[in-house]
Amino acid sequence: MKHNIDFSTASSEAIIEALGKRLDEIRLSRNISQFDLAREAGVSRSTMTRLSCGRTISLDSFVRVMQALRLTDHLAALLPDPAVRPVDRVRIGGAERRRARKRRAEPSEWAWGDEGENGA
Amino acid sequence: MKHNIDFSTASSEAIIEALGKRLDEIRLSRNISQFDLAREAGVSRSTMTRLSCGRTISLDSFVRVMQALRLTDHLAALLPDPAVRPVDRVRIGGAERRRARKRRAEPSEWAWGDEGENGA
DNA sequence: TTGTAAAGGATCATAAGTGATGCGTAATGC
DNA sequence: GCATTACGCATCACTTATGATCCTTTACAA
Repeated sequence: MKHNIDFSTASSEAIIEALGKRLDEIRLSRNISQFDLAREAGVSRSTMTRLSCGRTISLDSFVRVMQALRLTDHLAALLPDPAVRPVDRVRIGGAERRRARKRRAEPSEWAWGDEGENGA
Repeated sequence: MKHNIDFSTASSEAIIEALGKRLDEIRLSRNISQFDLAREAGVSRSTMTRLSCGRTISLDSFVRVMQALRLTDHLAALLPDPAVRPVDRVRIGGAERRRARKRRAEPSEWAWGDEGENGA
């Protein structure tokens, strides 16, 4: 309950660091060493350390660690089913969309809020 | 709504594929092209395609896409605070643990089979 | 049906993550 | 205090992801 950053505004680096710390807290609360957790997850201790330290790793390694910590159910909860957001499903025709279609007029049409950013 | 795999037993590859598909569904439900989403996320379209196709990408790229889709709050919900699991916090002395300590005897001690370590 | 562009796939040079190893430090148990 | 060892850090060879660019297919709106 110390490093509770604001995930809504934090940078990807900050988020990854927060995720790493949280995972580390969980690991420690269960008194599992990086070595053992790494072995269970199928990654190296180096990768475990990198995750703990907030450095980015591959999504695959991340998922493996989540699995090793028995947190896969949380991974499932990570992504909401589009169906539960009716407002997003308003399809022009109502059919299942397989491709996005845009009247390449103005990029700001589908309003991402307001940021016209590009590379940060 | 169709590919609802069991995150508890699925392989990391299957999980990543599921995550990719789900993210793609969300993207399409909002009628956003891979190109535009990639641009917003700060990654290349190649990476976006790989994610959609279920191939692994870096955790950093993944988080960026989540941010672009305004799903960071779900990322926060991804990791439970250890404090909410009292059973996991039973520290030998009660202090804050900074390192795991194990009587490197048998790895099966802390039971990953069914984690009945602390007798709940 | 037709025009358009969204998306998949392949390639390639570059960037980045991975695992193994060694080492110094410090947390923790005794 | 003392022994143990978890952990952070650095390096290095290897593997993999990334981004740019190409081409091809096809969803979809007009």
